[in-house]
Formats: sequence, C-alpha cells, structure tokens
Amino acid sequence: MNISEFSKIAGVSKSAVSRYFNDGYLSEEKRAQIEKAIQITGYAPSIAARSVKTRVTKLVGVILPKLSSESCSRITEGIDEVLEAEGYKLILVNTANNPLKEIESLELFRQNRVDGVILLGTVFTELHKSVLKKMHVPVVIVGQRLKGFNCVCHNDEGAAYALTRQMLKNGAKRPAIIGVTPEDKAAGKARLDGFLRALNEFHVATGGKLTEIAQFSMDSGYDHAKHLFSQAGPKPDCLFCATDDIASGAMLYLREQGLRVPEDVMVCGIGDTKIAKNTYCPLTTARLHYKTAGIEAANMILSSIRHGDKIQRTLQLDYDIVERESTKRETV
Amino acid sequence: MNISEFSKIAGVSKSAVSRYFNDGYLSEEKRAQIEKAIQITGYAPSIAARSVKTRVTKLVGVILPKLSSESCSRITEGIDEVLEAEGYKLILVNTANNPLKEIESLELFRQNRVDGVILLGTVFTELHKSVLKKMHVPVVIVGQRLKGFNCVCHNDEGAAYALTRQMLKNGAKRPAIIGVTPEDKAAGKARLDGFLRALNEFHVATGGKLTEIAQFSMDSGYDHAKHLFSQAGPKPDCLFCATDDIASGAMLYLREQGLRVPEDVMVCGIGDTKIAKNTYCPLTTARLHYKTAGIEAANMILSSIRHGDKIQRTLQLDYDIVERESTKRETV
DNA sequence: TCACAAAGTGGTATCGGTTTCATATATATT
DNA sequence: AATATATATGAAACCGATACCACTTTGTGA
Repeated sequence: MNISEFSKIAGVSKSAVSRYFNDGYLSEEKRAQIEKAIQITGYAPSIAARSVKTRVTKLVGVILPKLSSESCSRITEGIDEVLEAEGYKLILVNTANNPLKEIESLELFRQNRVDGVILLGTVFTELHKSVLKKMHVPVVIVGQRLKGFNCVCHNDEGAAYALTRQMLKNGAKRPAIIGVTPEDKAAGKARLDGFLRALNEFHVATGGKLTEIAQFSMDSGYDHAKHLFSQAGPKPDCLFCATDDIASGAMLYLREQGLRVPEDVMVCGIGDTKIAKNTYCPLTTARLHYKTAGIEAANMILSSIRHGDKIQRTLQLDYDIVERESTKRETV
Repeated sequence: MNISEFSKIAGVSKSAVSRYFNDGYLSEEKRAQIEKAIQITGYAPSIAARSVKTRVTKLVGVILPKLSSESCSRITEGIDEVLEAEGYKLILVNTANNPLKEIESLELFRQNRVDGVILLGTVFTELHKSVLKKMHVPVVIVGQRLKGFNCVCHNDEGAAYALTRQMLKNGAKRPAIIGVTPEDKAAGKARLDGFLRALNEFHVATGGKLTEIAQFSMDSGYDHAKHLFSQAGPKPDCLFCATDDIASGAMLYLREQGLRVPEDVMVCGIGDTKIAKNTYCPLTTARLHYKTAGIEAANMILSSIRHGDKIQRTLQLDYDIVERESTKRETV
C-alpha cells in the first residue's frame, strides 16, 4: 500500500494525504475521509521514502562496547528515554569490545543517514578520530573526553582519588589496584591517576607488582586478585578496583582464601551498580550517574541536530561516594 | 552527495555505480575508477533510497520492557550477534514496562518498514494480538508463548518446580513465594504453577498469605519480604522468588532482620544473573539461557524473513539448576 | 565463419513519498 | 468595493536509489 493507492481509496489527491501527515492546509472534510480510510486500510507512510526527500531520518545511531553491562545499558536507557519522546529511534550496534567494529558501525550509520551518533567510547585511535571528523552529522561521546568532540563524562580521576583516600584514611597501609587498560583514558588511565594521587598524598609507594590490568568482568577480577595475592612478599591490605564487577570478582577470590573483608583486605569499586549492594560484604563504591549521562548525551545531540551549532562542549558529571562495609575498619 | 553526482566524478554512468554496489556486470576498469572516487569523496549509497525501490530495509525492530535488566540486555546481545553478522541493524524500543508503548512501537516499526519484529514480551492483551496479527512482517516473541506466533521461551514452570522441590527435599516446611503478576504468563503464572506443583507433591499447603506479588526489582523484593515476614503467625522457612533480583532484595531484608540464610530461611531465585553468585549467601537459582534465546530468536526471524514460511514454531529452552548455599541445610 | 551465450553498458521508468507552483476560494482589512 | 491575506487544492517536479530494457561487445563451440 502506497500513498497513490491509498489516496484513491480515500478519494483525495496524493498531496492531500501528504498534507494530512505533515500538518499542511487541509479541509475538515478531507481530513475526515483520510482518517476513515486509515481505519480501514491501516495505511502508514513509509519513513524511508519520506527521508529520501526530506533528508531527515529521525534515527540516531548508538555504538556501545557491551550491551549486557549494567553501565552501558543504563546509559542507553537514558538516551532512549529522551530521544524516544522526541520521535527519534535508536539504531544500536554492539561492538563486543572490538574497536574495528566501531569504525564499521560509523560507516553503516553514514549509509543509513542517521541524524546523529552517540558513541559509548572505550579506546580511541587516530583512525577513530579521523573517521569521526568525517561524519557529517553531530556526534556525542559518552564516558570519555575527546578533544574536538561533544562529550559527556564522569569524574573518574576524582572518584578514584576519593575512594583510595578513604581507604588510606581508614588505616590501609599497602594498597593495590586492579585496573583496566590505560588505553581507556577514563576507566583505565584516569582511575589509575586518581589512585596514585591519593597514594602520593599519603606518602605511600606502590610497586608495579601491586598493579594489575584486568578486563571489564567479574571473572577477570577474580583472576587478577588471584595473581595479586599469589605473589611472594607481603600481601596488600586494600584493593582499589576500577569497576564494581572487578571488585565483586576479587571479593569472591578473597572469600575463597579465607581473607576477611574489610578486616584483612579493604575493597572498593566504581559505578555503584546493583551488585555493590549485594556482595557478601557490601561494597564501598562511587556512584556514577549513568542514566543521567545518557539523558544529557541525548539532550546534547538533540541540540546539535536542531541548532547545528559547532561549539564543542564537555559535560562532566560528578560522583557520589557510597561508603558501605567493605572499607570500614576500626583504626588500631 | 548522491549517485548522480558521484557517477560524474567517477566518470561512469549511474547504472555502473549501482552495479558496483550490487554485484552486477562491471568491467575491472570502471570498478577501479569507482573505487578511486570513493576514496576521494567517501560516497556511500543511501539505504533509505535503496529500500524505497527494493522494499528491503535490513532493519529488525526489537521491543523490550527494560533495557537495563540483565535478562533483557543478554537476550538483545544474542539477537544482535546473529543479525549483525547478516547485515541487519537493530532498531530498539524500550517500553519501560508500559504495555501501551508496545503497541505504539509496532506502529512505528510499520512506518519504518522493518523486515521483522522481535518482541521481548511481558503481558499480552487482545489488542496486542490483533495488532501483531496485522503486522505484515515476521514476528518472534521471546520469553512468552503466544498461540499463533513464533516463540522462543524458557521452561519456567519446570524451573520453578525443580527449585521448590529442592528446598522441600532439603527440609523446608513452610514455603512462601514472592512472584510477579500472573498476567505475565511466563515469569508470573508459570513460575507460580511450578511452585504450587511441588507443594502439592509434598502435600504442603500454602495459605494465600504466603504469596506476594512483586515488581521485577530488588527494591520490590525487599518490600515484599518485609510484608511477608511482618505478618502475624508462623514465619516462612523457605522463599521462592520469581527472579534473582527479587531474591537478592529479599535477602537484604532477611539480613537486616538477623535471619540467617539458609539456616532460618532458604531462598532461591530464577535466572542465574550475575547477582546470584555474589549475594552474601550465594543464591541457588535456575540458569535460563538468555543469550541463546536471543540467538535462536534471531535465527528464527532470519529464517522467516528469507523463506517466508508461515509455519508457527515454539522453541523451549530448558533450564539448569545451579545449587548454591542459599538452599542447603543439614537435615535434622 | 557463424551462431549463440555471457559480459558489459547507459538510458529511462520506477519506488513512495514531499514540495513547489499555479490557481481558486474564503475571510479580513482598508 | 477593492485589496490583502489565509486557506485549500491537485499537477508535476523532485529526492536518491534500483531494475528493466535494448543494445554492444566479447568469448565459446561446432
């Protein structure tokens, strides 16, 4: 069923039908005829055909590294909430942590003539930047700061600093970190930097031996805790983890080994995901406002789409420290 | 940049360009010219324009009740994995548990001329069925069984039965359930049925007072556990929860009240989500194969799109019982 | 050498919409 | 009454692609 066929059924011209769906001048009489015909036929105009002419797709492409991670899905939820209300649809690509797929996806989005792109970024190469520069539509990056692009990000360094500082204040003497790759400037480098800044302030040194680089998963947290605590020499008494998932995996290992949290080892994570509340020893963490980040990213892209302004903005959302049991200790 | 403009730059005809992108007869010479021009201009054909003519969008619409739930995001991940490999893109709608939005989304998908629809369903009304019937593209429903439609679902009743049976075998005498609305035939009704079947088999009665209807969340699990244990009369000694999230919330309440798991109260959930491994007392649950469900749903829709067969199929994936500490008890 | 199939080519109709245009009518303003 | 303005209308051009068509060139087998 197309507009011509439908217009005949409704007994009006093609133009009238188009006007009906686009708020043009139209007599009440024709409006009624068209509405009646819709009831009967169920006709709905093709967005694809429309967008050929109007060059507007009402589509926003979203690239994310892992759909089934709580942080990503909550960000996406925020994005969807805003864009859906404005009549935009989300076209989603899950890169499964494959940076090559990000590039491919951008190409795909260009073919689909999306009105904007939101990228939940991890690691950025020069290739990324050059491909992003060539996009002819607004781009917003979430979770990372990339010069020359609109970004919504968290205060990663500050959160890591505050958490580590808290553990040191509570009497920890030998801090260790299970981080993620420093190629990830936010979750990797910034959180490591915050950790180190706190150590520096407390005049505590950490050998490279107490620095682990894990993946973004519980299992990886477990494995790296094992590696950390299997080394010769004195054991860490405090463990900063780059994410709650990593922290929960590490705690699973500690529990297996009969190490008490927080008595023997303090632990903290970042994110305040659901798991933090439920670990056997409730996890101290920094709440990151994922959904809000998604909402703000969506607002940012809407504003760019509508006003086409080229001013680059970076929005940083602050964290909230959520102190639970895993870092509390009676100072001796 | 459109195909005409591009074809001039490449020094070939429009037809040649179209053939380049659609594997038609084309001399090596022209192929090379086109490739060179692509390098320079970055031209990519418009999918929208193409789909007007071909009537194929390579778009699959996915409707889900809550993006940030682990089960939904894992199903979606499975769907994406398969469809992405076949060149399909996902257009996503999060209904936020608003059944009206499911209907709206279907309308939206019709406008977008998606090639297929995958619906992660919860509650189905007659309106749902009639709108679904009117879709002119294949539909697959995940997580529910709906007569007349392709479905991929779990063995909800069996899982609930097996878990409850396990708790009764381990010596529980006074079982309670925190379920979800029976309007949800899978997570609500079927799991309640399984619970009751086990009770029946063990000749245990349960008053309506020991049946709570919660939402799909930790907080709701907490609230309903509170309600359950605040009632007058003997307390339950075993708690079947319709989801892991509900179970984890309930356990949080039990812990607050100083009730030990499993000594005072056995608890189990369904899903085997990440949280189950991490609760202070590791949670016995039934593993549901969410990602596999997504993969199978995607395969089903692909097959329907390609072969257009009208045979309705229902695929049921079985569960695996994962027995952890929360249901173990030394029989006295 | 000829017949016939396969490869290669560009013009044009077509897909399903929107928008411009020319024109007509109704209403409001001087 | 004359004029300006808002409302209403359908034909036709257009958006950016594909597909059919008629045609030419090349390759193959008898």
